[in-house]
Amino acid sequence: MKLLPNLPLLDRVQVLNTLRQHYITPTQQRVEIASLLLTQYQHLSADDILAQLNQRHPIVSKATVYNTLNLFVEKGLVQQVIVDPNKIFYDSNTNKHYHFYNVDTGCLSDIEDEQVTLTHLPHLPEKTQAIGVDIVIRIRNR
Amino acid sequence: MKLLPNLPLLDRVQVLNTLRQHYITPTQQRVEIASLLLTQYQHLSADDILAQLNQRHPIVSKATVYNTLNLFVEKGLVQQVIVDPNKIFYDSNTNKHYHFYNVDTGCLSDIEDEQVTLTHLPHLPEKTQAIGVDIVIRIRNR
DNA sequence: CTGCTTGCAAAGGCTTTGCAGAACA
DNA sequence: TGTTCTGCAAAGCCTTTGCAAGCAG
Repeated sequence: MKLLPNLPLLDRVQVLNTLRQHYITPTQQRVEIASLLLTQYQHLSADDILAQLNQRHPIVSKATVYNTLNLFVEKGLVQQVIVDPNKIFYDSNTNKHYHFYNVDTGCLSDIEDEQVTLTHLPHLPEKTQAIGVDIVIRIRNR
Repeated sequence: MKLLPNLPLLDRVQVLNTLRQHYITPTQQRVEIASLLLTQYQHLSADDILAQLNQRHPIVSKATVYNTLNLFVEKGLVQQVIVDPNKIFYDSNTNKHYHFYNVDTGCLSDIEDEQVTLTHLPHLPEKTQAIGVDIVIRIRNR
């Protein structure tokens, strides 16, 4: 296992702190995966992450990518976005926001909270509580 | 292949007409699947449909259920609902509406259009057009 | 008859898991 | 040194596909 020579925008110390804040023991693989995701808000599948990290040298295995992403979700570091039956997207933007999903390109992009006004939410079913509201605007090329 | 002795609420003639209106050649299997879905608004996975139809006698094969559901989606008879990475739900309610998804029970239920007020939609990305807006309120048992 | 449909079994794609070796504290 | 983590390969799950037999018109 070789580390990438240089970390991106978010430096290693920041990534380490972020992981620790979420009670995630930082290992080299976890730092790499977190760095990729946290560099900027993006929507990557497990396979995207695997491909990007191993572009030069093998850095991380498929099993570890999946295990790590599940850990990150569990610890609230990233969110799953379910818009395509074939793959799960992992979203490092944990602010309240929504998504455009381009069915032609498979590209997912953010809609900021302020850009949508949602009023008049319905009553929840008995004995349930809301976890979150997902809004996906499906679009296609014109 | 044996047909079920009695069709549910929506009678066979209505189902046949509905299929024809959607330019779907009615076969015995398609009528069975459509009957199940169109009896009432419901959210079934391919596996649910397979299990329910074959409860007594083998009526339809797995391959045909999948092929038929894809055909129904293509022809606009039902809609896919993607909320769970493990399976696709097929929704026979084609009116404008939204969903509650109970992550504890895996149960999907409808929210009528009037119960949500959505204003102020964001600008679409360049050269794209909207296909639809999906809203899923994720809930859990309290 | 002729083309479309069905069903079986095999294949595919994404994700999870078992387990042995490696890393970490 | 004990625990946790990693990685390989195998297994699992849902869905699709190839192809021969069956059905519809």
